[in-house]
Amino acid sequence: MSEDRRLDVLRAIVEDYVATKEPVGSRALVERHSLGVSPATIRNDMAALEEGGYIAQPHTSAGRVPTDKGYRLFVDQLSTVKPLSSPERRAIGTFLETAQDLDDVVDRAVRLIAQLTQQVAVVQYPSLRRSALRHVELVPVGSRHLLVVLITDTGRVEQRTLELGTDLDESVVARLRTRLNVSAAGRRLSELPVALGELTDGFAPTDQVLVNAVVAVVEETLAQESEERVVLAGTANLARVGSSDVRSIGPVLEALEEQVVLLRLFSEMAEDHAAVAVRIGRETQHDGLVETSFVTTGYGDEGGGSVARIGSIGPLRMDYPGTMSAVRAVARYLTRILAQ
Amino acid sequence: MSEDRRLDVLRAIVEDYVATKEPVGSRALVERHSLGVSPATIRNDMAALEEGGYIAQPHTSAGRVPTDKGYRLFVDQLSTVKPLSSPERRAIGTFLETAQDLDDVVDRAVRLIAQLTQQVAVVQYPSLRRSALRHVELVPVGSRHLLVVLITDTGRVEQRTLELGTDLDESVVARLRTRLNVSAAGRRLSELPVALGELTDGFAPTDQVLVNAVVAVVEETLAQESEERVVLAGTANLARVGSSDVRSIGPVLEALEEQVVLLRLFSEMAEDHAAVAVRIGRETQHDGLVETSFVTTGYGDEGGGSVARIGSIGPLRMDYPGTMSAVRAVARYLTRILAQ
DNA sequence: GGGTAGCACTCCCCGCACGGGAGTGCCAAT
DNA sequence: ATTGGCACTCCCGTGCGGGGAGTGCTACCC
Repeated sequence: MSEDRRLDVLRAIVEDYVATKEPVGSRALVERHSLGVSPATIRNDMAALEEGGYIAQPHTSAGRVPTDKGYRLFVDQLSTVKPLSSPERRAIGTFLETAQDLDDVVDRAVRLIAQLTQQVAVVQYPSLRRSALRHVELVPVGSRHLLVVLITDTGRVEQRTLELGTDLDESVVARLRTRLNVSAAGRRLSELPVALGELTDGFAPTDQVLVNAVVAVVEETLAQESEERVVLAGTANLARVGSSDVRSIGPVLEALEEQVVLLRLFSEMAEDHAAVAVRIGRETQHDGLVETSFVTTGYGDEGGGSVARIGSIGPLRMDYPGTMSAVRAVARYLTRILAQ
Repeated sequence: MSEDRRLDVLRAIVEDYVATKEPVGSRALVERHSLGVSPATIRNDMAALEEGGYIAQPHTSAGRVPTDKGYRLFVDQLSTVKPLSSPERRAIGTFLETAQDLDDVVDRAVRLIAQLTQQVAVVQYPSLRRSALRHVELVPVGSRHLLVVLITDTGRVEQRTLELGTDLDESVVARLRTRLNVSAAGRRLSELPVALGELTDGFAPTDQVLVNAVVAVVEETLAQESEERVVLAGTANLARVGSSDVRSIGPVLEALEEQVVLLRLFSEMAEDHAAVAVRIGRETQHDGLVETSFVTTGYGDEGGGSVARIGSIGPLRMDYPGTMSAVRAVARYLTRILAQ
């Protein structure tokens, strides 16, 4: 029993099952793929694959369906990259290039992936921690409130309102603004706390209150993990006919609404060495997502490290090669555009 | 045949149908409500209501179900306000008050409505057009780019990057910044174009290019209708068991992803004189939403006029009184908090 | 004239049995 | 190791029948 053919059989099963959405039997397999052997032989291979846990049958006397483990093997070893057509590439490029600002770019990118993969697309906003600070603006609001605005080099803007016990002194605010920008501009946000610590020097004791408050707000903002926003698109694709079980979309929608879940997955997948990371079924470690797979890749840094992630969520029986290349292509364009 | 009783019957049918999700028959009606007459009498009333188009039967020999017209009558004349419990009110208050910034408040408000109504919640971000400008900030980025940041009195921040043909002169930028804020601060965005028009006076001809470019960007930003963002929560509630037809959620999800549709509905409903506006079934004028109803109310201006809207979308057979009071309550708290 | 009781009728829905079909596992033969 | 043959299992679509809920109609009552 040839080991190679057994893997061919697994690949054929995955491909056929993805295409037909129905358990695939030995007869159909030899007909659709030129395997050069008889159904009976395939049945033997199937028995072995089932023994190994790569495929399973929904019930006795039904065809076979890949298991999580089967998909995993397929993704790791059996699938071949499926390049996008050049019109597709062009469309991605022009669609993203005509965007106005950061929000717009991100929004278009996520819609694009939803469109290309016909699945749910997810994008993580450029993280504050990893991007660099471009400018800090202090805006007095009334006499006792100060609006603190942080602008990063990815064009992201964060704001906080600060309530003060005493009236504002405009000149102090101006000095603080200048010094903040001198010591902060261009630095990675993760390095900032150190720079901020030395900032209080040179201010009169009475002004220290203000300075400390502002510094505290800046640090607090940076520390807030919750600011890692996630944006979705294409949730309607979950309800498309032929999607797994129509009733199973409830738990999925719930999972998607919990940003925490998605952020955890994003950050775990950032550890993967692979260019495109994949989580299949139970690998997602979340009950609502056991019948889905998640394909992500990083974007935002031409150096190779990445600022944030973007990806696509679909049924276990998704078109892995197609999804992976779509996600990757969009991420590349996105990175290029953000670099400007 | 008493006209009053006929309306009582309609109310009873709506209430029972909402509660049981099943067509309601004459027998069940007299048992559950003390109408004081026999099933046969009710049947006569039902025949009249059906004649009038307020109810219908899914098939011969089935109970009756309210039509769009029936729900409309119920909402307009038959329903009684259902006040929230005081623990509920308190929960809303504290939950919203502990929010950090505008994004956070809006996010919490929409989740709250999803939670309270067990339906999909929708909120429209405070519109740029109607809010007032608090501050304009100009931030040089490199020597040939200028970041324009607009801050409104609702705490919203809009940004645009401007690419210049010539190098920046910091002193001109500073003067422009000052003048912009003098002429713009506190004005409604809709009145701004006039104020901006006079701004170019007093700048050297060589600087006019810069000034005009900045003014153009500000005006363009304000003109962009697309900036009326919409945020959703509770989409998973669509898939809850007992929701209309599970297969019908596809079109609904599609409709919800098209912000245009929601924005149109929001703006149409803003014209309604009623405190809480309701669109039932086909009244939404959108195919994907024919089996849903949309309940909205304004928020954001204590004067009574409103800056934006917030609402809830659910099945035709929703708990209208409950939904209406939940939406209204959240909108009130939201308005109060934004006023600070 | 409105309300009521009785009754025949309609239609849904559920359980059940049945048969066709797809696919398997195994065995003996090559 | 591969293959053809064959018995077996199980799903699924279909047709059938009975129970039940609900209606519309008619005759009757106050």
